[in-house]
Amino acid sequence: MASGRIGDIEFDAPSDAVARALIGATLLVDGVGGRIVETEAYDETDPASHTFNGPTKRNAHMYGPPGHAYVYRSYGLHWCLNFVCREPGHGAGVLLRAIEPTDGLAEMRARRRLEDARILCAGPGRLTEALGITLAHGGLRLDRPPFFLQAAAEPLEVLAGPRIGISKAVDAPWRFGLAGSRFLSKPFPRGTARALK
DNA sequence: CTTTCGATGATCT
DNA sequence: GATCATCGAAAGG
Repeated sequence: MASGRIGDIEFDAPSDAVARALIGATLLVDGVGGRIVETEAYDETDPASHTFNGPTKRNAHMYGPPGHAYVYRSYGLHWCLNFVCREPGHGAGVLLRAIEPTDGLAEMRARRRLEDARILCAGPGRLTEALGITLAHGGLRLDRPPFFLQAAAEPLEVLAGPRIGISKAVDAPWRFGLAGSRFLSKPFPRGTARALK
């Protein structure tokens, strides 16, 4: 079984295509989550990627089968969740940066000790806290519990622009977001983003 | 609205 | 020893 298709999204593909395809998809972890509204693509050709210098202990899951999770600790404090893709060279993935909370609001508010739904999952560290993601989720497949993933029911307008929080390859337009969403980690400033059909 | 800074620890050189 | 795919609070315009 070589298909990397999960929830109607093809993960056996370049990370920028996957990052784009994930916008609007529903992601739940143990029934808690919502609609993905912001992602970023990373791969081995990319100086900002954890995989730029090849396999290491930390990034091992990025070299495993597509459609699985890669979780890492950020700044010693936060967890960040990636979806593993596959492209020539391997070591590619999509960082989940923001979700529009729809399911399990009470659970997410309790975990985040925060009422405001608008920023409950607006950031890579925030969304993992809200969904209860930790290193223990690293390497798990996305097509079975605790994960649930389903593509958007209809085409949506997506923006592409420069990524956030990196110091290398800062101009590559590998950040994707749902146009008009109020749940992004940051806006896509006019002039820096391109609308995709 | 903006910028700055501390927290905190794994990872890699 | 430096660098982080970050967050939140605080301070300044």
